[in-house]
Amino acid sequence: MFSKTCEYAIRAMIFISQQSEHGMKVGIKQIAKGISAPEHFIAKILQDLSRKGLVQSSKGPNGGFFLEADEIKISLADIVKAVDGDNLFTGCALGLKNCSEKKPCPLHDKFTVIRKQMHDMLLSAKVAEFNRELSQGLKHLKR
Amino acid sequence: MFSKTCEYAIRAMIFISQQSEHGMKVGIKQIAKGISAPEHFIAKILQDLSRKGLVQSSKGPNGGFFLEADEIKISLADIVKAVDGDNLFTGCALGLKNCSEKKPCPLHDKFTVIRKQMHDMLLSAKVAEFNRELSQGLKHLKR
DNA sequence: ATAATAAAAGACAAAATACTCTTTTATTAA
DNA sequence: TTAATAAAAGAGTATTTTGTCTTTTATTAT
Repeated sequence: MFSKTCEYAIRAMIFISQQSEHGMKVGIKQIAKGISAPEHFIAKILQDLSRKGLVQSSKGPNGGFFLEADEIKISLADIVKAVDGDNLFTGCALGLKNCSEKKPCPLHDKFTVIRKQMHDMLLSAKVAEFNRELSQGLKHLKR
Repeated sequence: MFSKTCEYAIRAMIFISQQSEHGMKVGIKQIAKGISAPEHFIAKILQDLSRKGLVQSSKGPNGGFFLEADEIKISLADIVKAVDGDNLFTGCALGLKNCSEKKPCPLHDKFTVIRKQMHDMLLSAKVAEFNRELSQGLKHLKR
């Protein structure tokens, strides 16, 4: 479904959102532990997301990753698009380049429906909406 | 979503179903051309599906791949499971091994819904149901 | 200024996926 | 029984994805 990179990216963004809820910054080591991800790998991923403006970072002591006020509205769909591109939301299920309404693959119509539901679900899911449930231990990001 | 291997597998099975509708067998070359897939690669994939009993084959002149009567009821979900395993239908969206109803990831509930819709769709889609539309040029398997 | 901290960057390695090429085996028809 | 046909099998290559390690750069506090 999602690439490993994308899975880590989503988990990291949700984790940062929760940890930085009150202006705190989070270091890579904390993030890596907090979401059970390889430290250097998640570092790469976050550097990429940072360049793309989905997350902020600052170097030096007391540095780390954090979200700006308006970034809590970032959706999981935004993250997926930034990391895996939008093939999941627009591509053909059977991998046909020229698949379209006019020249559809056998699965085209049925898949378009499912795909839209998935897209809508990910668009409506915002990184910050899980903060409380995570704090209360009702949802998990490890293992 | 699906691996390339799986995309080819689904397209090949649908193609074989259509071509072998009236007891004809199809060679690998025909299949490869018919679905725009690398010949030797699709051969491997079909050998695997053949071992798993999803398609029949016979060697020698007039040989090729074909479906037995009851195999036209094979669903796309069967093919996906045979090729990619059932991670798509049962695994966690965020890649968490221990994600479950009791220890859910943030996306668990929302994703379970989508995943079931996709599973149901693929379970209800049978390889043979596209035969007519393909013959009429209303659906396509190339490019 | 200096030492400590923490992200950024770059090179590298391992594993998985995707794909190719060659040889072997089975079947059929002449 | 021989030649042609077509899948099966196996070895090998290429690319992408995933992950590691080391060095550099920026920031902060002392």
